[in-house]
Amino acid sequence: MNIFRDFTTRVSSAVQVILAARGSEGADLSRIVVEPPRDAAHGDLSTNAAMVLAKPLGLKPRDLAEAIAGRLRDDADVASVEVAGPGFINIALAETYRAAALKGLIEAGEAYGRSTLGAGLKVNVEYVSANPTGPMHVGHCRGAVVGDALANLLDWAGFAVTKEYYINDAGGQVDVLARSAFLRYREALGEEIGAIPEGLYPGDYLKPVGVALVDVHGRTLLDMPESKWLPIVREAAISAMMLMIRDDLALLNVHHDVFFSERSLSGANGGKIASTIEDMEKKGFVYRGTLPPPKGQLPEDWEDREQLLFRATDVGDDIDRPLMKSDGSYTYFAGDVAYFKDKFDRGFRRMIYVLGADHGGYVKRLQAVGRAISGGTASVEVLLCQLVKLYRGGEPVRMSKRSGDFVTLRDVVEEVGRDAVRFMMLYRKSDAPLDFDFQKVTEQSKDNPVFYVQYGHARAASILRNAANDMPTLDLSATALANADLSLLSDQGEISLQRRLAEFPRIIEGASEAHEPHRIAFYLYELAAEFHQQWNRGKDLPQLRFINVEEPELTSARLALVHATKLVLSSGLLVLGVSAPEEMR
RNA sequence: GCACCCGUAGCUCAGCUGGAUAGAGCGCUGCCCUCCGAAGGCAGAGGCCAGGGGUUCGAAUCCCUUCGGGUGCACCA
Repeated sequence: MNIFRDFTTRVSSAVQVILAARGSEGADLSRIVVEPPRDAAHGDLSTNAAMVLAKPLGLKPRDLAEAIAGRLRDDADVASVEVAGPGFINIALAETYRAAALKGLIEAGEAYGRSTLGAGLKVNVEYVSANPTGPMHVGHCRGAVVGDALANLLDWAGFAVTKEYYINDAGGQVDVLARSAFLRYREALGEEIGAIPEGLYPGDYLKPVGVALVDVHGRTLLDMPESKWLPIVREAAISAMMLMIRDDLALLNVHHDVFFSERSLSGANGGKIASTIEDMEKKGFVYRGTLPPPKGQLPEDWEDREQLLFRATDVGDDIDRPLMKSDGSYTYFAGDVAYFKDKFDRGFRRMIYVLGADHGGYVKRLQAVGRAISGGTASVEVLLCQLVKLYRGGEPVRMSKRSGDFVTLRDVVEEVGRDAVRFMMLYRKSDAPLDFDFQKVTEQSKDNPVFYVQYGHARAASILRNAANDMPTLDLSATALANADLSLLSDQGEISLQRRLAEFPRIIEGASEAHEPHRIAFYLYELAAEFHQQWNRGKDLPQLRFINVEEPELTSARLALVHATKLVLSSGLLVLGVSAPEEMR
């Protein structure tokens, strides 16, 4: 149940009746919004209907507002309606309606907040897609968590989501990986390899790959020319790296549905890349030519090169993009194009890419690809995640690219825990840079939002446990609580908690439409704050406590509220991929 | 030189796709509690929403522009 949606419908039909009476149908009702009023004193709901419709109808906003308000007053679920300010219509809900909404929430249970907004439309969310050349480092965390939470969010909003990882297993970097692994192979055979040469991957994580190669191939690779051993070693190294990466992702509770290999796009007769380029050629998007040099400072080694180009400027990009290098081989970008075509052929019409901020230059060309291949029937949306700066007790953590001197994803998760990493990565807009302090995120205090929200859930669980203990005759099942006399909830704090709970479906829809999972994190924080606040009021005013042994009916109603709060906290945390503990340790 | 992102309280940040008197947490100030149901509670001060122009009933939010910060910019991946 979504009370905002419900009342958008009611307001719209009230408006339609008025319009029909005036003989002016056909006005645009889509801009009507029903939302929580800024100030709680204004009631439960507020709508701008009169203000957005007054002008096209040639009416004064307040006059129209009065007319709409008049009709809404006839609604049995409405306690009072007032027109305020420039033409806002403020609605206070009837006690019975509010009680019914809470009852509906409890009955919906874990489904509360789920929406049919997406109508089962297939959405592809691609995220992480780190090169398979080593373990994941901390820089990958944010994209992984944001992508994963966004995918969950879209799922809640009713889309059919596929979580996808693009394995860059085709470029020069995997050859470098193979050579690095080969060195470790020789090392495993007892050879003294000395310092790792410049340009190869130095990390120890390749040692087990070397050992495994010895197990399978013995010394036989040594006798082969590089052209023979390289594909063998490369294959082994890539699969070892991908296993490692999957383990790292699992530590963060990130699981993809599809791992898509870049290499699978080439293959016999050029494979998917060739056929995709052919397809684009038919549509007139491909030509041979040279690119103009970049404006500003000219690269020293600039030379004109004729190559196969994608006419991206026809579909919104700033410059045409190369599909083939001057030596006739395909560019990395050509793979991207074919990969998009593959997604399109698999029936996706919405592609979302979660990328690091350093890929900002990639957005326009991806969207150009989308337009060219789908003819405008598919959308490409890119979510850029800004960088994460690491701190320890306020001091920046220094990292360099040199061997072993970077913080891995595993380091971070093992030190502060999966929940803290996930929540903190989501407790910020993704287009804002993020400071991550190892010490602060493990603090158990109100200052730490992860703890604060999880504690809210644990506290709710604790209250229900205590109730079962103190009042053993009370039925605490969801069914029983849903059927309690919820109109007994009349305290201001209880009412505002109910209002907050009622917002959840709306927050899910808004966050998923905007691709902003952080809104869930902030919402949960506010919900937890409101809940803790109500709990605290019971300290000074014992009659406000959730458990009141003398008054079983009131207690049942309040426990229904606690149950509902616990439910929503748990669902919200589930979307974020953060656990909802029954007790804090 | 061009493109994209950002600029909101002393600090770190929200601001629900254009709504009412711009919010929260730290920090600061002042009370309360530290025996109740577990990691404190309540209140207060603090703002030219970077500057300027525009769009309209209405702008932190949309458009233009200036300034300041970040990122990226031919065949690498």
